[in-house]
Amino acid sequence: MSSERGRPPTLEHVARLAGVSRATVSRVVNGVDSVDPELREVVQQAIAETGYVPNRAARSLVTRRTGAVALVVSEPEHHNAGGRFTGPVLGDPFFGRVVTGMVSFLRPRGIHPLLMLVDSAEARTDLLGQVRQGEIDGIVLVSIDPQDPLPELLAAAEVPTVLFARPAKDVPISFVDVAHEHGARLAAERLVGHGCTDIGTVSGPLDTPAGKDRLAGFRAAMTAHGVAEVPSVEGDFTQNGGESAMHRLLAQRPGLDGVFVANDQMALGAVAALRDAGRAVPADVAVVGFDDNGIAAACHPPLTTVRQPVEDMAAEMARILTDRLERPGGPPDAVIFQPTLVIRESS
Amino acid sequence: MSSERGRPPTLEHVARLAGVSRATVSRVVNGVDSVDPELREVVQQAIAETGYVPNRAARSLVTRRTGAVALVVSEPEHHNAGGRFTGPVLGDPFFGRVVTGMVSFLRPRGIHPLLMLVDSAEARTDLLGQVRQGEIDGIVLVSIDPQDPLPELLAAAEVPTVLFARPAKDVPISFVDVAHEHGARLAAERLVGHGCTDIGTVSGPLDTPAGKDRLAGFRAAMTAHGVAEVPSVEGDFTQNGGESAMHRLLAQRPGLDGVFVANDQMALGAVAALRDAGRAVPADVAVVGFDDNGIAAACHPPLTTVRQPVEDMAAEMARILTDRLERPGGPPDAVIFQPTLVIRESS
DNA sequence: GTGAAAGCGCTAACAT
DNA sequence: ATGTTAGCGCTTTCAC
Repeated sequence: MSSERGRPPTLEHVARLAGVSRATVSRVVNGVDSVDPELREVVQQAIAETGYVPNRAARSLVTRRTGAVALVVSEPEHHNAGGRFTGPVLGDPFFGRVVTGMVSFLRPRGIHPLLMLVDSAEARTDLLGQVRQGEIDGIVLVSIDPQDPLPELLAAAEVPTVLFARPAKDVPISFVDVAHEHGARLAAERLVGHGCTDIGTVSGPLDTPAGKDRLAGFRAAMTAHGVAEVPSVEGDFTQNGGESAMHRLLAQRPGLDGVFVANDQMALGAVAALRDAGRAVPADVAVVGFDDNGIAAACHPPLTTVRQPVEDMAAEMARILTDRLERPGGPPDAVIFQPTLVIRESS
Repeated sequence: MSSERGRPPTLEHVARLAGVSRATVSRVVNGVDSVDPELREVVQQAIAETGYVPNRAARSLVTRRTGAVALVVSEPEHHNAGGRFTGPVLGDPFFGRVVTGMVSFLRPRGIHPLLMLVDSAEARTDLLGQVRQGEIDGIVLVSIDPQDPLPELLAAAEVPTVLFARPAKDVPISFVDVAHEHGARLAAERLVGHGCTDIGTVSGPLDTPAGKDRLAGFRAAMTAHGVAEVPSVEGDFTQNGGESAMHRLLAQRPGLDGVFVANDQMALGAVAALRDAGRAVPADVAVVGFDDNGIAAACHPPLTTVRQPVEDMAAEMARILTDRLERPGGPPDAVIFQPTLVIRESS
């Protein structure tokens, strides 16, 4: 009972046991078909017997591919001393949903994502370095800031990358997104169906695709319902931002009885503002959010909201990425998911 | 302008440029001090000039270490078809805080955590396999279920592991935790300081250390304040569980004017139950939660709660782990963090 | 269809 | 203090 653990079996061991060369075992392991079925059988037997598992380091040393993909979260710097403040993406249950979705696709294929946070120019450089070094084959990118240069950098460096949400600038890069306009229409319909007659909206930042598209979709839907002018104020996707935006909207439209808030975070703030102003939700004013990000169900009143199928979207990102790693090239993919309306109590 | 990217520089290139052997360059790169300062200078120059970065695969092929650590989240199976339902850990902002903390320590050291979810016996086996194969050097483990066999398995396999929170069973394994009793005392003091005279508690599951210790600490503190008997009902750390527990507590103690709820999730449910019963928070009954998990600040009323310094704890986990990887052996570490009371509006 | 042999880039004895 | 050398485990021509 020495402390020696015994090295794991190698190709060599398997080859010897099967009475063939390493090359043949390698072929079997990698599913090359030019192997005699009988021999293949023997080899597989030997593999099972030894419990052989390929050594990744050795393999990637020669193939120059690791098979590794990274989940990179790019957030603007938090300007805090130790880098220990949890940012908007990581602080939201959204992040866990992305992870869940990715893993649901990746794990069955034996691949585990590397986790990387990028919040500075230095971190960006490091990331590119990793890629150049072949430590990472591809990237699933969650980027929150429309000014973020990372998507462009990655695209320019031809790093296989899939983005969550359409890029703010027109970068040739694959992405997955929800049909924002359609989601906004769902919200509009809920509000008018609910009987609201004085409807407004708190939009997201208009320099983001999500902000723009949700607003546009909402307006279009309201127009279709005969309301040409929809009062709107721009928010910043944060709870505080939503609260102050709601106050402004209320000042502008005291008679408001229904509001579409472009994300749940802001919707929470909006509800607070409404409460503050003495308006009950949904009795006095109905509110619909967007995202269904986890707190939507936990808050009071539970939020009626437009749900992004984040897990499915993340799984699709992983699928697209692995697909591109297998056969590179071709134009970027763009797949759009349909959101659904989740009815709770706020409208 | 061919499509060839040109291979990254190797030790060989640097060596040639510096006019030394690969071994010397290797020494410089790895910080071995038996290198002539002048030569070292020359080599570093060459490294900078070539933009050399060590190839991990090659390195770990010979060292039999990858330098990789995994963040593994072990959740009981979700019993859902596609494995695409976000579980309790991943669905909570807590997860992002753990990641933030780990990364704050790891990234400056050039290491990126691998993300692995373990929710089945099969996934457990795979994980052990990865470790045996040397794909992972160490593990930061977040395990939610007191019955989870993973901590024991890892300890038995002598895999360097650091656990978030003290293990339910007495496994010889390093961990990081909060001083639950102390936190509970903070809560008790807040409640009595607030003037509450009929105080109860919704505890966590009593088969978990956190559940037990928070209850024990709370009772001890109340005893110190002359209250020998504290009414308590056991919850399950979920929002719904907290809601029903609160209802039971209320039935048992109609005059209740203060309650310590053993985590924020349950506190949310408790507030709902209170509201349901027509009691205003904090006017009629004051409530204190535990964790400060993100929704605590966002809900209404914002929750006064005992904050776990999760980011710091996670960073410490990473520190302990890397430390053990460098010099293995020795008894398990256990480091306990002091929680703090965050006063908001619920008490 | 199968085997022999040459490396992938690095570290770690061992020499010097 | 530095260089030489022998692999780490695997894939991949190239012969057969």
